[in-house]
Formats: sequence, C-alpha cells, structure tokens
Amino acid sequence: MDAMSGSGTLRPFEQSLPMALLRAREAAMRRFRPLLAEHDLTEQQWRVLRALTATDRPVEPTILAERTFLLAPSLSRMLSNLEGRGLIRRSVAAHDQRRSLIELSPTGRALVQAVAPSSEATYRHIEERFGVDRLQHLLDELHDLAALDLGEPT
Amino acid sequence: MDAMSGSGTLRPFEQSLPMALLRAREAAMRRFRPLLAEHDLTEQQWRVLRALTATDRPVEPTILAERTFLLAPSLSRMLSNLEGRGLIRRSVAAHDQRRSLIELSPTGRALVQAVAPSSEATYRHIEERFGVDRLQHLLDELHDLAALDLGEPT
DNA sequence: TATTGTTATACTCTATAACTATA
DNA sequence: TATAGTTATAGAGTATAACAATA
Repeated sequence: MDAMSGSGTLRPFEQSLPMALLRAREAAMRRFRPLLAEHDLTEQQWRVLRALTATDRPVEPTILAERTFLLAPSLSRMLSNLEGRGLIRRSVAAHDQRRSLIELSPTGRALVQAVAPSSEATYRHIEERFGVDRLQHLLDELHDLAALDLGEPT
Repeated sequence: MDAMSGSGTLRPFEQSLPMALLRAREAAMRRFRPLLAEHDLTEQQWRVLRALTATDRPVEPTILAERTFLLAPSLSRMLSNLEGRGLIRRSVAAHDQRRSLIELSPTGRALVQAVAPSSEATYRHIEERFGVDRLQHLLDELHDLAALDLGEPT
C-alpha cells in the first residue's frame, strides 16, 4: 500500500479533475490579475461587472449571485462597494418592491471596456498557440460537463 | 454599441474561458465540499493533503505552495494547523537547515483514505454520464492548456 | 548577500444565522 | 407565511512587507 495507489484507488494528483480545472484557470488568469489590481478590482468583483456586461437588462441580485458563483451576503456587500465607486446602479423593481435591479453605470461600462483589450489579447495568445477550434471544443466540453447534474450534495 | 458587443469585442460571458473553468469546477466540487466540511477541511487544506498523497517523499513548503496554488504565508499557517491536528509531520532537511520537509502522518493518510471513496464516486458518476474517453481527453486538453506559457504578468 | 520560511497586517471572501421589508 | 435582500459574526485565504535563521 504505497502513496500512489494506496488510498482506495484515489486518482493521481495530476489526473484530478478539479486540480486540472484550477491549474488551467490559473494559467489563464495569471496575466490578467495584475491588470484587475491596477483598477482596484478583485476577481469576484470583475465577475460581477463581467456578468452585467453580458446583458443589457438590469439583473436581480439573486440571479447575479448564481451566475457569478457568489453567496448572497458577499454579493450584497460588493454591490454596496461598487455602487459607492459609481460602477453600478441599483433600482427597485416596479412590480415587486423587495426586488433590486442592478446594472452597469456608464463609468462601470467604461471600466470593463478599458480592461477588455488585455483580456482579448490573452485569448488571441491562447488561440494562436492552442488553436481556435481546439479552444472552442474545450469550451463546449466544459459547458457540457457543467451541465451534467452531478446531484445535490448528499 | 450595445451591451453584448460594445466592449471592444469582449467575448460573451458564456464563452469566457475562466468562467467556463470555474463553472465546471463548481459542478465537480458541489457534492464534495460538504464531505470536506464534515472532516473540518477547507478546499485549500484538502489540496495540500491531496498533494502530499501524490508522493511518498517529504515535500518542501515552497514546492507544496506551487503545486497547490497557495501563497507561502497562507500555506505556512495551514501547515501549523494541520500539524496541530496531527495530520502532517514536519522535519528539517539534513543538508540545509532552512528547508522544511512535509509529509502526511498516518492519521492524515487515513483521513485522505476516508474521503477518497466519495471522490471516486463522483468520478464514476461523471464517467458514466460524460464518458471515460471524453473525460480523459478533457483532462489532456486542460493539461496542455495549462502548459502553454501564457507569459508572466506584464 | 541571497534564500527559506515565518510573522504582521489589512482586506476580502466564505459560510451560516438572524433580521427587515415586502409580498 | 414565504421570499428578497441586508446585516451580523466568525473564520479562512489573499496579498504585500518585514523579519529570523541559515546558507
């Protein structure tokens, strides 16, 4: 019973799917993080701005939390921060006073646009070295994998 | 210049590689996290134990930090914690008194083995629904992507 | 002098529970 | 009563700098 195979056939570290996903993500983000830091944005804050860019309709916090994989309390504080910095706007839904609606402000949109070229440069870099079709196929596979309902936690 | 295409051709949120990687990782981890919590382990602590399982030789903290994508100060505090719980052992390298050597204790190894079956169950679940060959190909592609030197942060 | 690892500090995010206000 | 969102609280990780011990 050695270290490599003794743990009830636990896969080798190199073959771990979560680690492979994390490693690939780190490789893709390494260049990008310093740029976010220059704009005083955390990775999570960027995800929120990025999610808001994806739609031209205001989004409710609950939906935003799902799309960005953030917990509601984390998002709530982040929205206060982003609103204080003038990057987003909040309004109250007309049909239900409990619901908020979040959207990018022009300043927020400008910030995303300022950061976007560097993001695109990284993509071009990946596409050149990895291949456009190969990257597209990888994205499709990742999408399919995530769509598998692996079941709720027991 | 609308919200979808106005940001200097920023890719749609759905096509974002870091988001796709995060989404897939969340899908794979969702089942697993509660099990870690039952054993009072964070995701990062699990990565450390998991990395130590992958080798039967003691590992220096610097190497461990690289492999687990943790910063040295974070790892340093975690190692104190894990040592206090009797899950790892530390020793000093004979040839260089500055260097530490970290390895799993028998208790730590037993803990990994206790958690492993659930990890394997998730893999079997994925393999059944996604396909063994398809999963292997995905892992290979992720490995190649991470190996691309996308350059140091500017 | 350079390197390994730890400690100090401030901030952010995670996670759960409790609370407010609407419905 | 149930739901949307916020606030409270405790803990862990991120990030940078400063430090001790060793090389």
